[in-house]
Amino acid sequence: MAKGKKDLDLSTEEKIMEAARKVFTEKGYAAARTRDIAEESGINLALLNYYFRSKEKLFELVMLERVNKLFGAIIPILNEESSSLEEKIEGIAGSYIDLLTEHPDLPIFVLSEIRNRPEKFAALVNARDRVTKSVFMKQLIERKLSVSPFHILINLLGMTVFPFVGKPVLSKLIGKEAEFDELMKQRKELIPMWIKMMLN
Amino acid sequence: MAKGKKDLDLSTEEKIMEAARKVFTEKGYAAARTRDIAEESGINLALLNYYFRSKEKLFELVMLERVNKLFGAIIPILNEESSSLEEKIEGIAGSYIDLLTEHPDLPIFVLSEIRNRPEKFAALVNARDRVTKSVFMKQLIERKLSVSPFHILINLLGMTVFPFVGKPVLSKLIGKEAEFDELMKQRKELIPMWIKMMLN
DNA sequence: GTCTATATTCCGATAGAC
DNA sequence: GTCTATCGGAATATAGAC
Repeated sequence: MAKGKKDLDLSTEEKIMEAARKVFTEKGYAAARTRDIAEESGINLALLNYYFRSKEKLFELVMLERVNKLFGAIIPILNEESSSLEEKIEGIAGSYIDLLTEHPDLPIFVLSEIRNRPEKFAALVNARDRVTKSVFMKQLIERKLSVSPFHILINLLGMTVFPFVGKPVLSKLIGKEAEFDELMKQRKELIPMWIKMMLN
Repeated sequence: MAKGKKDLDLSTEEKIMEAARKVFTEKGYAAARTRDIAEESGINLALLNYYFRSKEKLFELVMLERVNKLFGAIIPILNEESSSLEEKIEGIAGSYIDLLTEHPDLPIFVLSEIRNRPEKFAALVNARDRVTKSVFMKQLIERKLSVSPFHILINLLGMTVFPFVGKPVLSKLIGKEAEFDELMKQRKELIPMWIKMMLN
């Protein structure tokens, strides 16, 4: 079974899903073995196929969950009708940093699996219109910036998400894990401040 | 020689390395098959082992190259003695955007392989002192910022590198490939401008 | 539903002819 | 040095007893 978590009241199916989330996210699809998942969940290898039919099908379920988790943290904020542009920026930076502090390897997992099989998973994140036609983008356009609104979106995501993508390298530069987390906590207020400077 | 080029005068060993660079970088170590590499290089599978002994050894050579390419573009600039802080910022943004426009999947490849096997590859990028004690960091500290200099470094790298890490998703939002490249070209001048704003 | 044992496929590596 | 053919192990998936 998993690390801190208990498997006390989980159904067998849930135990397998829980283990699959962990193993796939840590190692990626290709390097993950169904035996790892079976062992991690404390059940037998045959049961994995009994419940999920194949490694591929199990992975698709996990991937769908992870994509929704990663993009579900931002899309609703982008489309809020009543909040200001500044409030949205604060909301995105804050909720993303909270989410990624808890799940640091979420972005690199999702992005690298999409890169590995774009034909299969790029459609999952078919957020084209939900982003480009979002309230957030409309509000950015209203500001009559001298640059494309995409630059602002890229900067917001880059400053927020990149430190977690680069964490395996950056945390070595910075020193202790706790210091990394402290810096990220500071960024919840700093990033909105910096982005607002770019709006003038 | 890269994509457009032909393999005309390449030695067998170079043809295999060339194919290995391509296949490993595109699919990652675990998903790459030595048969893919052999086919891509137009030679036989046995020759791969004849020249490189194993998949693992071949991968180590490729990984070393890629890490040096990725970090070699920034470390020397960080340690220039004679250039100003502003010039270093322009140099890093400019040379990184040029490099990554040509090799967009370099960062996600390197970062995800380091994450997969930190015990093996984290040492490769043992740039701790070369970064934290760099001229660039000293120059940042001299500015007496109200925030940690690491924030500035993270912002510079985040705004520069993240768009390429997120390219599989971002390019779908933006539209055509050419528009993505045009935005990146603009960022060579925009990023230094934004970073300089953060120094005040 | 759950297990053990086994079938099947795939892949890295090698033997041996040329 | 280069090839064809094959070995041997590893990993996914299934059969069948309980």
